[in-house]
Amino acid sequence: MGFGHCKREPPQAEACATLTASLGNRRTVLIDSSNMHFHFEILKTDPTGARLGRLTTPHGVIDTPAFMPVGTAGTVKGLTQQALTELGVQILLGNTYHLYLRPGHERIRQLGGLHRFMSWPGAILTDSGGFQVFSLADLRKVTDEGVVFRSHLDGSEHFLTPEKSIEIQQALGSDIAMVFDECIEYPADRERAAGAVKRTTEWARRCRDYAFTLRNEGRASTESGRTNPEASTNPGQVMFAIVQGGMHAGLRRESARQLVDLDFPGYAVGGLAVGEPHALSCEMAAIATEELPKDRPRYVMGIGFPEQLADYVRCGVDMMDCVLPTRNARNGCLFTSAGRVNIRNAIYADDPRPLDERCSCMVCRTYSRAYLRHLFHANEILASILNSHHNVAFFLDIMGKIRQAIAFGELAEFSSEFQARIEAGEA
RNA sequence: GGACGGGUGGGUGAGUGGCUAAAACCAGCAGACUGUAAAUCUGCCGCUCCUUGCGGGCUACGGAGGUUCGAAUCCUCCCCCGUCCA
Repeated sequence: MGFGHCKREPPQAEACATLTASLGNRRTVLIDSSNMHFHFEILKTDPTGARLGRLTTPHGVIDTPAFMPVGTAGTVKGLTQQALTELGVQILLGNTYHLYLRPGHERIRQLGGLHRFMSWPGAILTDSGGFQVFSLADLRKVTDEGVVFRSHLDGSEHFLTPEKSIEIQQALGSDIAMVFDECIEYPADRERAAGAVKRTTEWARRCRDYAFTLRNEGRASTESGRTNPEASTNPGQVMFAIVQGGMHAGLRRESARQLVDLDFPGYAVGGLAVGEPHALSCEMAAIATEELPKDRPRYVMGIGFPEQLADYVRCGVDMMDCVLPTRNARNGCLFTSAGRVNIRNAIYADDPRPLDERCSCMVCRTYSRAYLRHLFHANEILASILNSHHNVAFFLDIMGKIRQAIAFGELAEFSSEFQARIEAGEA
């Protein structure tokens, strides 16, 4: 199977038929015996450590390794839910902090949860607000109890704790909730990173315990026939823990072990891609996954550039998310099979060719570079829409190819071929 | 014909003697963007030379002259634009 074209198979039809023949080691794992809605199946493990899998959630199946577009405020900026479905998106992100501030998690709970609120039938993973501990550094204060944020919207103060984060995520009713963690800056010395590990483990324990408490309260009220206004809008929700540890290998191991002891249905590696070299980032991801149970999904948070995705997959990573395809799209940076294209540039003003001749997405089938450049310069809304559409399609396409490559044992070649083309810069 | 107001770099438009190759914004050119405070941010944006430096030279605030050590800024005349009066 070559990689010279950008065609995407329909999400579900992919994988199966052609793959099952070569799958000797498939097995299904019920991760949480009390939760029949969620399980993870590894279809094949590659010699590199890459895994081809299938994650079943209350809102559909996710082919892994998967890329999850980020929809912070209940929308993947620039793309309608219909477009996401047509692109084959199976899972996307939402954000606890942002949705809590606006429109408010209780409002979303009343409206039936985030899926219904935003009319998204697929799966949702909610980030806990942990990343905002890092990105809103100027607007917050961290203590062992939690984090005081000053709202970036109106300056008001809000106290986010592990418990509060879980309460919000239950109201949102995401399929996968993340523990509230402390994501630290790079570089960070050992002492600082160790502090974040300790705090993150403790917060993970509190998140887990509080989720149990809420679940039991929900059951009790259901059995007594009362309606519980606090009830989760998604009884099938599971929770993933997040490995921290900065760029310190020992701390990464320690963090992973501590979290594994707490027994989560899935694990993430956080605190990466915060300014460190890519190789170091991969090293940390690899060290963390070594410590994680093989039968649970692994998620590297906030990753990455197109050419880096396969590197993480080879570390045994099953899920990734990144703001890059949508944010960069809005800023005119488009990812193509020949490398990055800054569609603002003057050289595209008279260029009638499609953005990426190897891509078969709607944008590349329909519009010229000259038109895309015009839209961007004219500040037209359609620029964001089309650019986002292509970039997300491009990321999903890479993931599809990575999955195929694992299935056919070609992941190593895939990576090098992809790199070679990027380096050749055939724009 | 008269009275005011005004003509500033691609555009809008600050600047009323030196700190001004000239604010700011826009346009233009390029770069950045990794669990989204991002349709954002950063740099460049008269010409030219080189040893690319908070470097040199030249040109520039309608035109021509003048005052001054020094003028976009003050004076004289001229040209053009706007408003009003005849």
